[in-house]
Amino acid sequence: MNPLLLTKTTVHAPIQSQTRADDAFDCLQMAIVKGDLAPGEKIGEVELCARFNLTRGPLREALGRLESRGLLVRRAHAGVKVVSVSSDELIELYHIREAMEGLAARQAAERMTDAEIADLHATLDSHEAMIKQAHGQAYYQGEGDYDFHHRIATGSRNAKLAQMLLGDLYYMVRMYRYRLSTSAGRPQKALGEHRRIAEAIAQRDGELAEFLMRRHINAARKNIEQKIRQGTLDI
Amino acid sequence: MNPLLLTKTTVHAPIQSQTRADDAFDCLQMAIVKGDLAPGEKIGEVELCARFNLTRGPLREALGRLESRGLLVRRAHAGVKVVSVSSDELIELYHIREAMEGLAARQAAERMTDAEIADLHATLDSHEAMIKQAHGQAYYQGEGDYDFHHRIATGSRNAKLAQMLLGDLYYMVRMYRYRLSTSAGRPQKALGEHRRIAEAIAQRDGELAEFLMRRHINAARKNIEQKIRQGTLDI
DNA sequence: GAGTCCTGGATTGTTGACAATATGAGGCAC
DNA sequence: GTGCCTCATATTGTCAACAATCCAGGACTC
Repeated sequence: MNPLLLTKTTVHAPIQSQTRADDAFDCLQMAIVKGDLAPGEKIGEVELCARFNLTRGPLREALGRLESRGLLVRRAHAGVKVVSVSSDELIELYHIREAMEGLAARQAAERMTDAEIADLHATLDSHEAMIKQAHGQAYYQGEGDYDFHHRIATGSRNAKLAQMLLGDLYYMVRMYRYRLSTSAGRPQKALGEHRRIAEAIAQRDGELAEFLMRRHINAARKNIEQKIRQGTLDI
Repeated sequence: MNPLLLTKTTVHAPIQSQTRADDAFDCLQMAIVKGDLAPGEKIGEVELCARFNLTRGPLREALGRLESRGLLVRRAHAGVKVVSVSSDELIELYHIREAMEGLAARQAAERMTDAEIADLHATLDSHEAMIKQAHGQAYYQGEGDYDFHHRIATGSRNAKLAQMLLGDLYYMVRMYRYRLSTSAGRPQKALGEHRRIAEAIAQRDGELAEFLMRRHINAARKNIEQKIRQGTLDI
């Protein structure tokens, strides 16, 4: 359905289209994001090799890439462990998102094609249907949200911006979203905010789109801050 | 014999302080940034091994990291070449900087210690002296500028933000700055803008610091855009 | 003469073994 | 009993050889 996202979770394709280091990178990234490898967990290379059926050469290359992206930390001769982000750092990620996605929304309003905008609206329609079907359950917040932001990022036509958002930030945020219980009512509210952003983009109003996107992410951040204060979310 | 004491102190002293892959990563990154490896240049692994005196294992790990950071592009079995950024993409980098460094300036105003702010002012004093000494030559624009922005980024106390700015964006920008002739008069103007930003930070005025930083980078971007139009800068 | 297929060569991807180092258990002195 | 040093072990860093793949040049066909 959405080929851009999450095609790797299923059984590895028999055809080896890419290199083994790439496979290892994808698998590890997914394992970290989904929580199969817990934050702070120390992992050995040989263990990982057995787990993913590969040898240490490609594995080490993948580990290097993951370290460079900030999902792992390595100490020479002392092993590698999954990065553990404090609640403060999670908040900081949202501050960064606010700045970067605001820019993405503005540029998307200026540059998205009409067809892309139509797709954006269609995406929101399908999200609305899913929310109704699931009675406001977690699905939307878990993946659908990123579907929307994904389209904005690519629609900005700013390759580096999209790379930083899709390749760096989202993975770190999703790492915590996966264990984050959705607050009731938030999905509907978020959908409304998405709708308004999409409208601003459709009207080619970059300033408004930026403003609305910033406010949208600001609201999400405050939602998380509240949960942390309440103790609902501990990291 | 007391091998423990010896190994603890002497083995650490030689140049081999870190792992070879780290060395390769640093060397390659510097070579790309300084232009020793031209953008678009295709480079072979064995050639690089000979150049940096290492074997292909650590080298490949370093290449993976560099690719993940966007300084290289690799195709399976087809070699690796230095990324070549178009002038449009360079402009996009400045848009991203505007958003991210605006945030950094705001957070720095809220979080920098008084000692750090004093250091910031001292840095600007030394920059002013250098400009006078060099009659507005390129030095300031080439490195001193990044010195200032470096301090702001770290002063934000936002680890991920600093990592993205210092680890990703600056290297790509510097890659082109190195071959960018400084326009006369711009260093002094930039210094004045830096002074005002530092003052806003000293007064703990986050909003103003963000506004001034955004305008500062906006001006730098327009300066480059003008050069591109004039044909002074071709990429 | 132009396009296509094929083959040789070179380069990359991968593997398993070897060397260097940090961690943790155990013993010794105090 | 507590703290420090020592040593063994397991883990990581590195290396050189092997296998898989792409690219360039040439011959052949249309």
